[in-house]
Amino acid sequence: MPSTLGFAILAALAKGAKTGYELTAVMNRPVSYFWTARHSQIHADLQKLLTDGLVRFEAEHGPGPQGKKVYHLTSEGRAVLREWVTEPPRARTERDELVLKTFASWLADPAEMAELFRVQLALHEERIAHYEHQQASFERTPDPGEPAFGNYATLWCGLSYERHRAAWCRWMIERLDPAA
Amino acid sequence: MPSTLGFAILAALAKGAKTGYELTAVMNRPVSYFWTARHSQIHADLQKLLTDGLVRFEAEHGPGPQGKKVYHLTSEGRAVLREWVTEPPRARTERDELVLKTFASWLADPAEMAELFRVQLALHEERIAHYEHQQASFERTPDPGEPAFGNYATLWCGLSYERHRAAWCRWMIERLDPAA
DNA sequence: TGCCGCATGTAACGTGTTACATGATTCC
DNA sequence: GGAATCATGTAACACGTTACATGCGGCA
Repeated sequence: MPSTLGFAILAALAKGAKTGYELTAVMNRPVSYFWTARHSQIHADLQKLLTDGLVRFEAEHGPGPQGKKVYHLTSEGRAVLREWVTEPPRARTERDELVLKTFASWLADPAEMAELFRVQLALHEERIAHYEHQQASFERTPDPGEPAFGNYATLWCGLSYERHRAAWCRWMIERLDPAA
Repeated sequence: MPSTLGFAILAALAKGAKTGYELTAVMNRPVSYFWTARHSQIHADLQKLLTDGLVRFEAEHGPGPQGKKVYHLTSEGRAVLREWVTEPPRARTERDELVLKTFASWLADPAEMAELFRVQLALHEERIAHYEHQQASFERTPDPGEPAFGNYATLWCGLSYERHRAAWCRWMIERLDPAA
């Protein structure tokens, strides 16, 4: 069984063959793609997927000492991915540093704390604008079965998340620093 | 500098002295406390905090081969914690298995996928009820500076998060299985 | 010629989970 | 006497990040 990152790689390859470098580029921006990884880990995982027969590659002449490897799913890889998709996800362990800081915020100066949340709020508002722009670029809502459905659905989730987060920041600022 | 778990331990101890066992109990339930850890890690981290002089313990006669150690913050530990609280959090890497599955959901049977989201929705609704019950047990909104403020503020965040999540699940179900 | 982007990999380290290991106290 | 709970710790492994290491191709 691949690791979760392994499935993330399979999911990315399901949309088209890619090099490890291109996979890295996809996984570096968390925008509407909720898993990240560095190239070192991706290369390591690709080798595991390779020995498990879930991906294969075509070697192409390219830059670097090792050339270029364009990876694609095998039929077994596609089957394993399809099966994984509908299995219930493992309960995720929440680990959120800002919430942890909030838990201990009664020790701090409220005005200083409010400043922290103002910075966070600005970040969320930026992302909301970015996501809304992306959403507008869809002419219509894709149907399940279309590859774009995954993009649209994760974007919806991301937007909703950012709005929830922004609302929380506003509430915190209001509570911490009602004067401003 | 302590690890983030180290700060989580300091934050918990700021509200009162505890044994490693009691800390484990607190960190096992993610309810309104967004950091989790197992006892093995907590004991390891406590020893680091100890050598850094951020916590101290009183040995008490108790169960087990080693007896019982009641840990409490030192004044330095309290100072380090207070300073950390208002520092900007590191950007968190999103890792969400359900969103990843959603990204690849175009490969799966929509009805099966909808079932997955129905199960998730039920979990979120359960937590919402739980959190609302907890929220109602506050007679009034605590002010910043009161220790309970941290509890209330993280609870607010948790509730908001669960509602966002539930809304997303409903949207997904509607899209995947409009007939039902 | 020199820099940037493409492209692959290894090694050391930090963090987190699971399993192993021990044993006193309390309640039935 | 036995089981559950309290209580602490170690070891092996998995996962993730950062830093190290190499070198081709294209462009200025």
